[in-house]
Amino acid sequence: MKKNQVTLDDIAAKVSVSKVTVSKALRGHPDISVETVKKIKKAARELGYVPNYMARNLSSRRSNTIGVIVPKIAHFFFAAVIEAIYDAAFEQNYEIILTVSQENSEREWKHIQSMLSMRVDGLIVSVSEQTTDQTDFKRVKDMGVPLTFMDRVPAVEGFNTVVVDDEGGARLATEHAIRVGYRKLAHVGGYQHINIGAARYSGFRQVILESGLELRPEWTVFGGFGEEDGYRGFIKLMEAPERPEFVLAATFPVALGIMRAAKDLGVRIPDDVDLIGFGNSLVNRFLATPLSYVEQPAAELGRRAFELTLENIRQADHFKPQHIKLPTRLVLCESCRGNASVKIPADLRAAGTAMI
Amino acid sequence: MKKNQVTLDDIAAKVSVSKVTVSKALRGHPDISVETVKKIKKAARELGYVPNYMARNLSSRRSNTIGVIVPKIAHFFFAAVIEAIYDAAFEQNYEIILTVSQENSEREWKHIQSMLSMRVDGLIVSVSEQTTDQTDFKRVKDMGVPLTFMDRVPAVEGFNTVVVDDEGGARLATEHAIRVGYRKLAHVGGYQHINIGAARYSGFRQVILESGLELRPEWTVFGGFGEEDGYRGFIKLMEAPERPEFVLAATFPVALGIMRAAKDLGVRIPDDVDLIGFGNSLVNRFLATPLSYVEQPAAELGRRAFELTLENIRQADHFKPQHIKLPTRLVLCESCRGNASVKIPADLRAAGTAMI
DNA sequence: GTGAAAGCGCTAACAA
DNA sequence: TTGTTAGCGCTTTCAC
Repeated sequence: MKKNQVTLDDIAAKVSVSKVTVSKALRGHPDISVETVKKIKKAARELGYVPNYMARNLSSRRSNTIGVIVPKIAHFFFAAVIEAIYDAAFEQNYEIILTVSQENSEREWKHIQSMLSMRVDGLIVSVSEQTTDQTDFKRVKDMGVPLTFMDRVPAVEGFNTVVVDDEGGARLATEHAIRVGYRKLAHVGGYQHINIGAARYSGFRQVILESGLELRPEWTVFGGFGEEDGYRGFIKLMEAPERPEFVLAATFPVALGIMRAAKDLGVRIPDDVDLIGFGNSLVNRFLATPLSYVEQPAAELGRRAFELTLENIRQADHFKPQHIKLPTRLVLCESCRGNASVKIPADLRAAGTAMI
Repeated sequence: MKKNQVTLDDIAAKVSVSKVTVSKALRGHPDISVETVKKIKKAARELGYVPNYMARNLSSRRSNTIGVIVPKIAHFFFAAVIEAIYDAAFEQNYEIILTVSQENSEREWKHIQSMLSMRVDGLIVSVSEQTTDQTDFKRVKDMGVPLTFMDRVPAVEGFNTVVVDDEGGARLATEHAIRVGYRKLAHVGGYQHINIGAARYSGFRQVILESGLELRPEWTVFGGFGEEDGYRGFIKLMEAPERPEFVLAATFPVALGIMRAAKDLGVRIPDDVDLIGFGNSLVNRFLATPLSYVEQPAAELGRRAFELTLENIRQADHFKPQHIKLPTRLVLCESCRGNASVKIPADLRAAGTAMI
């Protein structure tokens, strides 16, 4: 049973001052004398006072809270991003309201509305696979709530964005494959209506064309970002009349799916086909065949998204949308050739951003 | 810049009814006629009305929100638990406020206070490694806020608990080792002041003693629940005058640490030493040596914790603390012997609770 | 079926 | 340095 709460009035009565004095004292307002502050804080402690943020926020019209929505939590990449956001928020004394769309755009919008109703001061959004409609986000803009898209950004103007240089990353991987001597390159890509899917394919495509190689349609298959998509994609790839020598996978889960499919089909990686993916997990080095990958700076992504949103909140009126693109690099492991001297760099072995 | 919000009054003015009528209509109160409801909803949509939960909650004294605190997010077990909590909450139209202690008890208490200040209707807590003081939780009880401990529970009476049968799980694994023929059994255990650490060790210990085997101190090392702890623990184990034949690891990360240490020391698993751990990850089957493990029903843990908390909230006055213990089972993979006919069961291969 | 009055617990602006 | 007055936007009673 909810006990009746201790309020400012209770403290005020006990110390024989006014409610306002108590309010100011408790918030460290410079108005109040050191002595009264001490008395008030003592009384508050004795009474077991717990401030009521609902009341505080209602009256101050600020919540000190930032809303976050991601497609998934149980995925090392997002978990790492989220943890970084929480850390950054904690340092700044901000609260985070985290919601999960489960890759469902309806659920996404419902959660965003909830967070708006909670009067979050700002919003960090990584859109679901399904999200194609942007009118929802314009509504957020109309309410004057700062919004930052992170990693997965839709095609809308006028919002902050923090992304990884996916195109550049895909280029790095593809260029490496060509440098090592491959000519038959394939891509198991993600959804093309989402920036990360499109950018990764685009980088792949550019390098192929620049190198005068063929961009064979049967060697580029598209789907989602999950393990199943990788599994299906690879099987489709292997049905092509001629087998590719190298595959660029859209995500780490997709790469795992490819590994599973390869095993089921009796295709050896990297002996028969080389593989490079996007993103890392701390377990990578424990895999039967550690995956070569384009490194995604998950923790930095989360931190920068938070900081940018906060900046936007603080500057409010005169703030122009900013766009941050984080550089990537290629980390070569056993799933691809040409990795003889590289292996897993020592500083990545202990990388704390990914998840076990 | 935050635009001035649309309020109930604005809608009321537009439809020429009172604020109260609008409030009721929007909440589906049966008082209002179907026709007025329709008009009001239309007006609300047109004006872009977004309810203000701060105000709503302040006046209704309920927040429809449950607070959750976990030690970590970027860890497949907690990520899976959290995702299940979110799903359960979504179905019941509840919001979740998630916070992360980062295994720090100060941070834990700060977050709990925040959530109390936000006037969450209930709390789900998985304590940090550091947490030893329980007076904090008694304060929560004094406020009359229902609290459920989940997985990691401290030694306090009077709260709901939802845990996995850790002792039973450890027994299963240890009994298996003995059945297979081992006599020299070791344990790399977690903190003994935390229930999961103590219960897992206890199950191990019981079986050893019941079987008339020796419980050798140099074969039981204790530390935290992370990969590093496993690494250090195994090295310590290998320094013993006689090597054990079998190791029970306290967690999945600990088991990974053991694998890494074994590799560094040139000890082969399972040829030289057998290994069984606690908890699973979807990547397990991709590991060089898939880990045998005691299965932890992470998703069910999260769901049950939510449901129990909700029940407690709804019953309020006449609710007695409940204790739920979820059964475990042993899943045998390549990291231990006696797994010939078992392998990874088909239904676990596609298990959706763990994380890639 | 509808509405007027009162108040949730707090903060902001201004007086004293 | 302290206190008074007025809300914040909503729900709750209770009267009409």
